[in-house]
Amino acid sequence: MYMTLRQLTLFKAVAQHLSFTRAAAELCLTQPAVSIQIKQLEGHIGMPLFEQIGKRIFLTEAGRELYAACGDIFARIEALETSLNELQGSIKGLLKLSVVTNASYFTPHLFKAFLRLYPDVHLRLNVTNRTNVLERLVNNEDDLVIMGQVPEQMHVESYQFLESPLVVLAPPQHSLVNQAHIPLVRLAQEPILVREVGSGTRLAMERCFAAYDLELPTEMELGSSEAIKQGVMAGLGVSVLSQHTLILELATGKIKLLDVEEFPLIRYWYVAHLSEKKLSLVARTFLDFMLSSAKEIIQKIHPLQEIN
DNA sequence: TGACGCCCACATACCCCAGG
DNA sequence: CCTGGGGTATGTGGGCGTCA
Repeated sequence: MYMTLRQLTLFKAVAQHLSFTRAAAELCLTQPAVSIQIKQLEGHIGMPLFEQIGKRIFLTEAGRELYAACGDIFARIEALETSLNELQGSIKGLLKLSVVTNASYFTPHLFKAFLRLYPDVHLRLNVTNRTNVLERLVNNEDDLVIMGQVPEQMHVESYQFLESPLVVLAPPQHSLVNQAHIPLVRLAQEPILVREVGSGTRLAMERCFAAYDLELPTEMELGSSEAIKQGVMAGLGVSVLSQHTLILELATGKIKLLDVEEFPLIRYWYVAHLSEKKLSLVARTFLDFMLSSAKEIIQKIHPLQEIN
């Protein structure tokens, strides 16, 4: 069976878009150029890879098989490129990262600084929730992941690279704003907006309240930091979030921090990978960069406001 | 409701160019 | 000169809107 990488590249694009025209546009070709290559590929294979029904095209069984094989073939080529780059000693190639949503408030600044140092690195970034990040970590889909809490039961190497102070936030007109040393017991009397079960912030709040034999009220549960912030600004209650997610709201005065005893709770951001994973040179370089420079860069861009 | 025309997407024919 | 990979021009056929 004779087929070229060129043909497989075009096939993969057509299969992804399910359109010859869009695949051609993506690859800066004309549609006939793509059609011809696919025809030749089908000739080599001896079976049609696409079937046309009306104006739409679909993968045939053979097409689906080839598409699955393409995943392996191109992943292997990517790995080959990375190892060849390593042999040359140059820091370039693909860096695949997954980041939990909350970390997206500050990670773009780190990526920008890293790419300024290593412009030949191509970053493939996936911003998603904690569950998806863990799933991608288990399936070895990324070089590194960035998250707030690394599960202890997994075989994972993790590295603290940044403090994540959890602070108590309230709307500016709230009666506790500007009060000093508010006891946790007093805070517990307020309506509190909490993140969903499984969130690292929720876990930290529960531990803090439990240490004082207090029960965390969970009537108002919201699924994201953005929803929490909107809820607090709307006057639904107070809440606890990482201070890194509040830079804009604090700067514009739409949210105030409360001086609650025991707060800020200090948690950490981690960069992590599976223990057995052999990091590429690019990934190792990024990891070193995060450990050596992240704190300084974030402090410069987002200096954290003192409470009161 | 059927005829018509337009648009979109893919196929085919033919040509050009670079490299071996 | 042959071959592979690209181009343009044009053909074909289905979807869809319009209008009598």
